[in-house]
Amino acid sequence: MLIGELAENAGTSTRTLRYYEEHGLVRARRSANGYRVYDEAELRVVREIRALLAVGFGLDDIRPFVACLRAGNTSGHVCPDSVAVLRRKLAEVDAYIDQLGEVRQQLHTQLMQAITQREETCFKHRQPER
Amino acid sequence: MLIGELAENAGTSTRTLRYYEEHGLVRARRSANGYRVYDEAELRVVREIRALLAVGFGLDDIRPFVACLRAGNTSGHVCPDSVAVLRRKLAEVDAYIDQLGEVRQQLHTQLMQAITQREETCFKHRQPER
DNA sequence: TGTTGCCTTGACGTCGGCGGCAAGGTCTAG
DNA sequence: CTAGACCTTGCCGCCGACGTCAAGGCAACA
Repeated sequence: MLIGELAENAGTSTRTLRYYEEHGLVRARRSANGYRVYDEAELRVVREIRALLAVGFGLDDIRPFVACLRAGNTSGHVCPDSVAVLRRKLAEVDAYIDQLGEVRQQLHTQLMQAITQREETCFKHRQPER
Repeated sequence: MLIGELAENAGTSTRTLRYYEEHGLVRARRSANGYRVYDEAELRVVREIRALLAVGFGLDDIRPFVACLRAGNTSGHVCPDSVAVLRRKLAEVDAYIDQLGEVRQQLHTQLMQAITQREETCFKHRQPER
């Protein structure tokens, strides 16, 4: 499989695949002419990477998952390092959700105050007219 | 008030204040020697900016709030444009919270599956020993 | 043989909110 | 007079996951 095909199959770009390789996530042999050649297994790897990125992981976090896949596991999640990252990320997400909840509350309050205040101002302006 | 004092009072840096000015958020007169001179009101402006940034607003979103303050309002939130931004941000935050909730669920599921799978594998390996 | 379409490396651009440094002017206290 | 503590403008660096050229090599087909 050449880089263009892999990109197509994985739903991404060739630039992206080279980027992953540059960062040690994806591997390729080279054919005689210097072209990158991928085996089938890399497709799973790339899909794993994409899935994890979509969930908010950084490339560094993803490395253990790829290693886990390469170690022969059906899933990249089952190795200790992967599980550790999963735990950490879950905690991070929980914390972030809480934080966002507070922000939401704050925004809501400010919005209500603003509306209330606007109505009061409007009221004051209307009073003298009557 | 010179830039250093304002920075100190607002709990930020001079670099930051120049940045805000560069982006049309903060205003300053110039003294004879070319130094920026701020009036008291700018302190409120800067604090408003900082507060909104902390909640996740971008500088562009903040502009209407500053304009609202400059228009003589006690709060930067009461003007229509500000309220519109508040509404939009609230909606964005809500959407993001939902999204993060899904991510959380996904992470949780994956974590559970990984742990379960690991236990099964462990079990399989132990069986032949007995 | 020329054109099209793949591939290669290299390197700069993006977004946002600044940090930090350089080179220089200004003001004040000793 | 000079040190040091302000101030000025200008510009590069940062983070992350790529996008987007640029300049060139290789392959295949008419």
